[in-house]
Amino acid sequence: MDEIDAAIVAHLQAHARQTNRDLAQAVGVAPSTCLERVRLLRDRGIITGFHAEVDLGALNRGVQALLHVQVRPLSRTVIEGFKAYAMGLPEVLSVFVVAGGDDFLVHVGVPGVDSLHAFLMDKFSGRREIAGFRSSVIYQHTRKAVIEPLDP
Amino acid sequence: MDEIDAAIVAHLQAHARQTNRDLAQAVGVAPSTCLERVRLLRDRGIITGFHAEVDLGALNRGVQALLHVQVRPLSRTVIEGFKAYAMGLPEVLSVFVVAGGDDFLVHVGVPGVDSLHAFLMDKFSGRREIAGFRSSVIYQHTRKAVIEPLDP
DNA sequence: AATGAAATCTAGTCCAC
DNA sequence: GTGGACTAGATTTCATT
Repeated sequence: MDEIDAAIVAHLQAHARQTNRDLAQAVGVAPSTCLERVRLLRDRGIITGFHAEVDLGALNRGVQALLHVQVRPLSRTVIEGFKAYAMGLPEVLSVFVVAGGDDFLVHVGVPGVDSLHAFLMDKFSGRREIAGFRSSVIYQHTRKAVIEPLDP
Repeated sequence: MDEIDAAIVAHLQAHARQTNRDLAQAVGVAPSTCLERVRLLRDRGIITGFHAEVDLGALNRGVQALLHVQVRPLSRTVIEGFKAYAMGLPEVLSVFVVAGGDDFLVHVGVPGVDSLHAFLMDKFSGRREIAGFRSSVIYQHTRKAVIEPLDP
């Protein structure tokens, strides 16, 4: 992974639909070389996919929250089970399994605060493995478009 | 946003580089119609962009953590200032501004636990607006590839 | 608004360097 | 590993329904 690969990766993170020609010109190689490098980056698992980003409000998910969840007992079965359960819920955007005070952080997107409350009551309360949870409404979420490699 | 648009949005979230022909066939319209709908979805701000997804390990970011940060005083200046500062740090992947016990959750990706410690010491300790912070190492992070619209 | 055909441009392969 | 030519196929425009 030299600096040309790094430049390709950076460009594709920002604009995945850039034509191969433009990409090649932007990073300073011939189109055929660029095409081959992109193919290798995919084969090597460095680029894992290309995805459209969607406005959450347009999907009727104007309210986001992070749910801090503690489960018990802390066994592999319970942890994997809860993770699979959470990922299966349509409201859930992503699931973090974390160390520290909480066991999970569940990122959800829902139509409104009322739906958030309903979601917690209907989908979380009453599950025996959940020892406790706490919800934090998200005022803003800013994700970096381009993630660059770090120096070792 | 009818069901054809919803299907287009779902397909492009999963495979942003699908050819327009295949996409059109998958959602059951003519290629020209499909192209026009995709253009409109972009113009209306429903699709906000196309991005390549990259393996964090390949970018020398094998260790991720969530940093729970409290800042004081809770003024607009301090909050916007800290957010801008955090987003400017190369280790940071995304920043959540949240309600509840913490003010920020900062998602970072670093080469190792040692770099995480160094990051906290060098970039967080000593900043006067930071009233306290706590870090949670991320064991797993699973994001949903396709986010579907929710019913109202 | 959706379609089908035609013109333009691109991807992907091959070969020479 | 790189760059240029070639072919098949895709994108995109436009007249038509």
